[in-house]
Amino acid sequence: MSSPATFPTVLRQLLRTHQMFLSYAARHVHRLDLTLPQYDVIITLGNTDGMQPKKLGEETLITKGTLTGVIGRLEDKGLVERRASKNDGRSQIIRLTEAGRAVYQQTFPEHLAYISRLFDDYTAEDVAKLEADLVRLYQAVNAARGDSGGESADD
Amino acid sequence: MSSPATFPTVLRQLLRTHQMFLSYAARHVHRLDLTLPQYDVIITLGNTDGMQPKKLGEETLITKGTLTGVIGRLEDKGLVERRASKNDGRSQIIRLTEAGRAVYQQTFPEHLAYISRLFDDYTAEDVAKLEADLVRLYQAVNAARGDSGGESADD
DNA sequence: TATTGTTATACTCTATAACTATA
DNA sequence: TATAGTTATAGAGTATAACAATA
Repeated sequence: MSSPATFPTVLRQLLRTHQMFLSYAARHVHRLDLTLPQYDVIITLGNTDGMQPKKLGEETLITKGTLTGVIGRLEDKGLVERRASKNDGRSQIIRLTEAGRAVYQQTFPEHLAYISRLFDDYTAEDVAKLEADLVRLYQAVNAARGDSGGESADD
Repeated sequence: MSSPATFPTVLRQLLRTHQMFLSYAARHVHRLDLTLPQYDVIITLGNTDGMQPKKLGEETLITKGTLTGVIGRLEDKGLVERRASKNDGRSQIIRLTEAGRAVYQQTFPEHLAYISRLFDDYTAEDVAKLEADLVRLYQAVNAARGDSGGESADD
């Protein structure tokens, strides 16, 4: 990278865009009486036959202790269920219940429509490009995480 | 927009990238014994002579009730101070203390360096483009917020 | 009457670590 | 010993609404 002096702008912009987007997305999700992490779990499970909490945590970036609580609240709402894994006695499978699947199927299109309004002025190409940029950034962040982990540059 | 079927991917990617980035950024900030919202307030105040809580809330997207708490915790840490506004008896000015400014000046470059590692493989042009894309998205979200506010597409 | 900021409430998330049970 | 998940704890953010003081 050439001009570090420009970083404040990119960084601020990144943060602001994140926040703005999250607060926008949260508005829709809250109407469903769900929190963002809860809805995240639901849409992550949406197209699957269930998965282990471990994988669910990796996908949603929710740490295990927290995830137990999130899953519990969704269980209380009757939207997901825990089933013991047959192969591994320590393990479980979390999956949507009928009700959970119904919520997913009924609200996800709405949610997408709600989000898609943001892209009204985008061409399909714009969207594809944005996605590619996001994937790139995602991979960069992921690499940086694993990488030097978190040891700072100079301490 | 042409193909809504592609939205799940963009959307998921957007969320994942946000989360990944935030968790990456949080790692650095937590070393300062600050939370992300707290640090956000500090860098927002960093280059200014202070501002009203109202404006601070608009910049950081923290709602007023929450902001009172965040500012209070920063005040407890001696990093910001409240001063009564001279023009408006209802109003205040929040500004960094000496200590707060020191934290800002000492850590922000580090923070930028930490973030900038993500862009090691980016050219200056890539970064500029990414920023432009983020600005565009930011504006799109901002417009959508004010716009239809939050009334759903079909209820 | 509207606005700025505080307070209060109840809930959720987060990080961390200790713990149980299986492997 | 290592792994999957739970539990416990303490702190912080969130939404919401009621409230005081000022405009």
